Amino acid sequence: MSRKPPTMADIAKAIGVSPMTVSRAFKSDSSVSQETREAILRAAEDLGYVFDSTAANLRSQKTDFVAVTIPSINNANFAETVRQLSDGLSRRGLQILLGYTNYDILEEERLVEQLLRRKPQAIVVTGGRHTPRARKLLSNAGIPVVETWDLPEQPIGHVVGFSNTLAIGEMVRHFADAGYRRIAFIGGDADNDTRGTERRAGFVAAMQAAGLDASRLIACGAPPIGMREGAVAMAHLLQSLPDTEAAICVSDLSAFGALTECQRRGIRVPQDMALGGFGNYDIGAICVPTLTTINAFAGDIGAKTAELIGDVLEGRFEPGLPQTIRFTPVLIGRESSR
Amino acid sequence: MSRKPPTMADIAKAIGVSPMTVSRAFKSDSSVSQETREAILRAAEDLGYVFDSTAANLRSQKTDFVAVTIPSINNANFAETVRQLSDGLSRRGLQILLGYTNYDILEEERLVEQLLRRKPQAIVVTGGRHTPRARKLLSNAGIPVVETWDLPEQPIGHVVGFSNTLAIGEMVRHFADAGYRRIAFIGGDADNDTRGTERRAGFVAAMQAAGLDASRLIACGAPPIGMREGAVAMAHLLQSLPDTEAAICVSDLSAFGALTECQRRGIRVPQDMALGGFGNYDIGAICVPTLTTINAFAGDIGAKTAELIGDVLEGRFEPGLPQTIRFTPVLIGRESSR
DNA sequence: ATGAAAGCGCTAACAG
DNA sequence: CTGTTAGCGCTTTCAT
Repeated sequence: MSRKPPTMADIAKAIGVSPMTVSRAFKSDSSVSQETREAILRAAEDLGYVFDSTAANLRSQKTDFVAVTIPSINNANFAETVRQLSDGLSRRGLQILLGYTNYDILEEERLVEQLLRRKPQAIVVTGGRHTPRARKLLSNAGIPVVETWDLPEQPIGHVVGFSNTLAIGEMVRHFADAGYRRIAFIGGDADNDTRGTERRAGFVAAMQAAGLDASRLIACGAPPIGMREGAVAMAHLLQSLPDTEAAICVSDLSAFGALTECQRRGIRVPQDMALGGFGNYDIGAICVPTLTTINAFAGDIGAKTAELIGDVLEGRFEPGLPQTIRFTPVLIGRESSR
Repeated sequence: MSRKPPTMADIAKAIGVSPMTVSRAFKSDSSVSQETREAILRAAEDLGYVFDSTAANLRSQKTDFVAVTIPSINNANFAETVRQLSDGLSRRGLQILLGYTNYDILEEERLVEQLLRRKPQAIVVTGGRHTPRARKLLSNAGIPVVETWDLPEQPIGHVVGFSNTLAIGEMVRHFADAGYRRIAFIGGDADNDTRGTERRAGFVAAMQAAGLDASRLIACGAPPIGMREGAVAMAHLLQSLPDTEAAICVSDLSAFGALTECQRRGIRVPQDMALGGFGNYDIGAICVPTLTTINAFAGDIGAKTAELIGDVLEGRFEPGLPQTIRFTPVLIGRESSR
């Protein structure tokens, strides 16, 4: 058993039409008589026919794939971007081809090369830092390129992102305005964590601009930075700089971890230690106390990117005119700070 | 500018060899002289050649895709399964083609059909409940099928999962042994949440087996069930059945939400209310108090599935001999219960 | 509304 | 180690 799977030619033979008519019957728009189409679809179901995209892809030079690289799937923020992106693209008949860089631009280069071989219609990458070869591959691919989650100084093509630096600046001003002076920053010490290092740099700049000491920097190590790392960092902070009044964390996950460390030690948040996070994760809205954070619009980045790709592929923009869509992060004041 | 992209034939012409030699030069194993290969790869780089998988896929009838459906990417447990699966498969040269069913078996049917058109080498689905047509599509696809996260009564092919029913039974016994009597279950009320309903059924069965009242069932609504839903359910529970001693939740997320509701009301956990979760999420290991939970080995499901697919595709199993790999969930006792 | 011919870019199969 | 031939299963293009 298990014969060779049926092709359009087999259906054509069974019905007594040409393969071309069968092909047309599978496109919703094409001109095929009602009865012929029905007969074809019935025969297809009977024979257990499954349309072969690989052949269609080659002939039509169109895969309806959109390649996407993200640092990690195990991060609620990136996952949300991918979800919205995936939703938006599938509504336009496009399928995501997803790859993980593990926060490594060399891995990204390999991944980009591998994904481009599949001939996607467009490619979305996270971040604006790439190896020279990856940049070249992306530039020469002849398809729309979208860099997300950052505002690269020299974009390759389109951009859908926000300024991590400015976002943290808002947070620093929020804390400074509330009267906090001895403010620490947790995370952003690893070179390969580009968004983390930007946030830390933004912290330092904003603290100096406010005339405050910007030297309370606690390391978290390489990403992914989770709750555990936040707890460990808070323990270091409490030991090394016990007079600290507030800590701004590289993400809500580390902020929550820091919070748990305070709870275990009987340190009251925000009375003894105020906390700020980043990313507006679910947890920050429900934990006790809730976390002051920055909404970076992770979901909207995905939705906008899908829309942008749809517009570009369907020619609703001057081709070769790269768009930059900039989100403005919004501070969400909550119980973890006054 | 922007001429037609170069093909193997172009490289062949440039070097003065046949296209076949160029093709061989791109396979690591194939026999091509050292110098010829180097010349070919150099020319390819110069011309900006990108290998075209779509053509190779059609000709060799091999895509190196593995199709995967999960209910949602926004769930740390499924995300972990996908991560390990993706890692394991990419090590074997296979690329994941991921789709989301949104906890809907009709959506799953559509997705399976769409994914099969891409001619994957194998397909992995989450759960054992499918529409009749989806079952037929999967059975007839002629590729290995793996159902994960469940132990279906009538598997389509291979299975990598565990018994949700038995897992919750363990949890119930743990609580009963600790002396809790008035135990509630939160979640598992939505028909389309197959794993949730199994867990609730397991709760009822185990409670009855222990001679306890199994009627304290609090609804959470349709999945995804997050922290918020857990908090709301706990509020209901405290209002409707205030003498409840312990609550077992459909997942760690809802358990954490329930915990926060207790904290806001000054109800001590575990003294006034004990809590149990499911899934061994990061948060349960770090929140205060830490959560008693069940380790369902989400990551290992992914890793084992990758291994299984590798073995089957490389012919290390009798073909047509479906494997069932059963994980035994392990209870992790923590601070949220005595 | 339908058909015939050609070919997308690569590789299986065979030859040398 | 290298080349020749044919063709994977569709869809483009041009006819009718």
